[in-house]
Amino acid sequence: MDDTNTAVRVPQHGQTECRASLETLARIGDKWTVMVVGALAHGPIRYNQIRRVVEGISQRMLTLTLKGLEQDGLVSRTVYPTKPPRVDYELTDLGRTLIVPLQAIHAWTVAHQPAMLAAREKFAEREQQAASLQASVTASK
Amino acid sequence: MDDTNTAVRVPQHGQTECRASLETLARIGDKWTVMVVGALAHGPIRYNQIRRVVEGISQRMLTLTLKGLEQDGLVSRTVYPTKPPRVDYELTDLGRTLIVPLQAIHAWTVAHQPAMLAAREKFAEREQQAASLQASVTASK
DNA sequence: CTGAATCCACCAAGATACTG
DNA sequence: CAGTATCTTGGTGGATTCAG
Repeated sequence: MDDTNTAVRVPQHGQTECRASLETLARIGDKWTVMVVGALAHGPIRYNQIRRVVEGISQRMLTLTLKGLEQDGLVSRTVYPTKPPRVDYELTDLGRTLIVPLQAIHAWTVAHQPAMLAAREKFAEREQQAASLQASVTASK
Repeated sequence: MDDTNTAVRVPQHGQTECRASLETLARIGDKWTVMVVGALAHGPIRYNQIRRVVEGISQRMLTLTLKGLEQDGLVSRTVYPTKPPRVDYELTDLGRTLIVPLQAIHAWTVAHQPAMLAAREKFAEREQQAASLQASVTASK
C-alpha cells in the first residue's frame, strides 16, 4: 500500500453500482417521464388529461414517454372501445414503487435547493468580479 | 361531485412540486454528474483520478461537470500550486447530502430493476408476435 | 497535469399534418 | 379522442488541438 493520496479508499459502492443507478436514472429521470409519472400518481387518467396536466408536452413526447413506461411495466394501458375511443393509463404496482425515490428527490429539493441556488448566485458574482479584473489587466497591457 | 372518471382526485403534490424536483433532476441527474459524484463520494480526489475512475468521460465533459457542481456549491475545488499543478475536488457538506436521494435511487434499482428488465423483454416478445401477425395480414391483402 | 477552445456529428424533441 | 408520420433544428457531447 504505497498510496500517495488515495487517503481512505473505501471500497464500498464501486462504479458498477453507479452504472446500475445510472440506467435507472436514464429511464425514469428524464424531464417528461417524471412529469407524467407525477400526473399518473393520483390514479387512472386519460391520454388528453395527461396532456393538459403536464402542459407543455407535445403529443409526440407524451406518446413516446407512455410507450416507454408501458414497455418497462411501469404503466398499464387500458383501451375502452367506445365511441369516441378512450384510453386510460395507470401506474402498475411496479410503477408505484417509483414514488419512493421520487419523494427522496423531492425532499432533497425542498431542503437543499435554496442553498444550491444561493451558491449559484454567489458564484455568478465572483465571476463578474473576475471578469472585471481580467478586463483591466488586459487593458493595461 | 359529478366526476365521470376523475375518481379519487387527491389534490396532494401538484405540478408545481414536480417542477421543482424536475430542476433538481436536470442538475444532478444527468449521466456524468451521477458518476462524478460517485467518484467523489470516497473523499478528495484529483482531476485525472476522476477521469480514470469514471472511465469513458471526455476531458470536456469532466471539466464542465465539475464546474457545474462547483458553481452550485456541491463540490469544492482546491488548487496546489506545485509543479506539476495539482487540483483536488471534494464534496462539500451540501454535496454530501446528495448521497441520500442517490442511495434511494440505488435501492430502487437493486429492488426493482430486474422486474423492469423482465417486463421489457416480455414486451419485446409480444412486439415480435404482433409484427408477425401484421406481416401475414399485409401479405394476404 | 489541468484545463480552454474549436469543430463537428448526431439525435432528441418540437412543429405540423394526417389517420382510424 | 388517441394516436402516427415526416421534416427540421438546436443543443449535447465527442475528438482534437492549444495553453499555462
